[in-house]
Amino acid sequence: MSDPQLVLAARVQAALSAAFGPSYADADPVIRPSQFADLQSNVALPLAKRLEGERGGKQNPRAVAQEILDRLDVSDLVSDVQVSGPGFLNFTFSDEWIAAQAQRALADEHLDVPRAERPQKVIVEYSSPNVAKEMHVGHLRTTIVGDAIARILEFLGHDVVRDNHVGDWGTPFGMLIEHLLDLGEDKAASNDSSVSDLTAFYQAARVKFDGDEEFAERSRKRVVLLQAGDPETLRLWNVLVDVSKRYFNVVYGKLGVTLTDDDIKGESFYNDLLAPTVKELEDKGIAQISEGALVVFPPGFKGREGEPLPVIIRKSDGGYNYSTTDLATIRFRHDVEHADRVVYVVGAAQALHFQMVFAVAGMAGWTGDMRLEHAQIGNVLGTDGKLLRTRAGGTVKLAELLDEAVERAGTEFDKIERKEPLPAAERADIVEKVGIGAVKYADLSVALDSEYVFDFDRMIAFKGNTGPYLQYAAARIRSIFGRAGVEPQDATGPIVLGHEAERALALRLLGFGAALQQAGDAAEPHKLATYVYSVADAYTTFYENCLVLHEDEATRASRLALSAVALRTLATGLDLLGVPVPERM
RNA sequence: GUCUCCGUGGCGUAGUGGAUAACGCGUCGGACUACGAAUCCGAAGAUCGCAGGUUCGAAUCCUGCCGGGGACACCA
Repeated sequence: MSDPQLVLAARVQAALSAAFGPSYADADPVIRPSQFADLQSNVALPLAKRLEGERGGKQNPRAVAQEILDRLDVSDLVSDVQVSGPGFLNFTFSDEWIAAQAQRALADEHLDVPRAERPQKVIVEYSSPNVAKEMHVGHLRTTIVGDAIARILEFLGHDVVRDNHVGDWGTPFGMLIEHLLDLGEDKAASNDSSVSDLTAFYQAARVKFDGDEEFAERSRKRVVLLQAGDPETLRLWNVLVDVSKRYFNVVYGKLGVTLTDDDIKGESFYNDLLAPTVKELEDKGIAQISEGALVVFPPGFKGREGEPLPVIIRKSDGGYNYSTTDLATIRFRHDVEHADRVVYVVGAAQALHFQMVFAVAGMAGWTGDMRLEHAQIGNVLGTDGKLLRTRAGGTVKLAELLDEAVERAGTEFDKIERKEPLPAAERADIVEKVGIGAVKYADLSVALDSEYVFDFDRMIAFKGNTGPYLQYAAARIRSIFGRAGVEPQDATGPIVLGHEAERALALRLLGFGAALQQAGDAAEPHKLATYVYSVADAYTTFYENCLVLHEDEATRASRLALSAVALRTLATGLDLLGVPVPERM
């Protein structure tokens, strides 16, 4: 283990237990970044308070800090440690220790990031588009944030289940199937635009449903057949689902997302579980009839007029709704999948819905130790501060948005002067990665619950805290290896730290594990994005101050090795965010 | 009305209850005859919405107020 924070935390804890007894072994050592040293421990200040109760009489935090220091064994780690300010312990790591840890990261294919001691089964529910509907900007964030969370947790050694909770069930499918029959189902197989243009297909069905009573009646009957499991209806339903899956995969391909067909567990999957779920709620006496519907009133939720707010689990017409599905899903994840944690990457507007559904699941005893969390995704806004729309006022299709990002990246890319033009194929590859990476990084670098204004110019800028800047930083490191005629994986060091910028870079690189840990625990990818940017920043400072190639053999070997760790940390970090990294730019 | 999220330099944001609030854009001033200037260095710029409270210590926790977004019974 080489993570400075974790190493230090363990040492301070040992000292606490030695100085004050075993009951202090679990105390948080409060290790924090410091402006006066590499890290500081703030534990003495709260501890002094606690000791006052036990010892009786005032305790000076500085004296407590000194007591800890007296029992602290960190001689192999630090070059300096001292009591400072009101009672902080300031630690400065020795260059030798930092270099040794960087060397470990270099030698380890996992960059010496520890895998979880107790791996959890984590279900990450994300993307969740609707069958027979176009994916729009609203799906952008839930898809890429969820994908990043899944990748990060996986890297940390957890058992991650990607769960694409596709909207593939419900009343609209009656009219969609009837419309498909009217058009002729061969249109689906031949990818005719009357079907493959999902927006047009859906709207045409809707128009007929609203205007043609005979069609509407057929549609309603079709829904009944669908839910009863009629084989021919299910076959037609599958035709629609397949068209949509093909379309989802095109978008996922553009987006570089790890979701596959195997990750789809749509609403239809839970269809047979709805009735048993509702029955259990009835049997347990949790559900009751209200205004003709079967509902649960979780305590503490109130509506407009202060009246109790229900979760409707069976509509007055006998049908089920999405609350029922979500409850059945929780029950399944607990009883069958045995998940330790479920992360719902879904829009913030559904916050109340999830709170209530989680509460009902808790009442029914379906959660146990399973941690349910809603990662509330903020809206993507247009420059007018309202939900992003097309100029005509329609929803922005995700695929078109991505195509425009790539096109704009190309325009910017071609403005850059270069000695020799890149081959067309390579240019296309780079531009694709820059455009998509820019959009993804812009999204992943801000807190997932905050809204943001979608602005191509800001995202695709090649300077500042942007995807292209980070891609460029990585490409520039690769370029050094190109000049050296050495592959990054062949750089073996030994790493020796001399210059201040080398030390700062190495220390920064050792923080990868802690950054991932925090991003994973909180399910907040932007914490990783912030870290990755800080690595690029530390590297450019190093790059400006320390020559790599034009130095003596030992310095060159050390700096190449340091560059190799930096490159892999950058590339791995960006990969976990789902941001592609071109070899050259 | 209730609940909820948010309010941090001109703009966009970060910030595990810890010391002098960090970064990017923009502005101003510098740096290419050595590894990619798509870069870097420096400067100016903030009573962290307001007022109380808890705490040795608050941008962070609590209460109230102001301002904004969102949700609030049979669509998902």
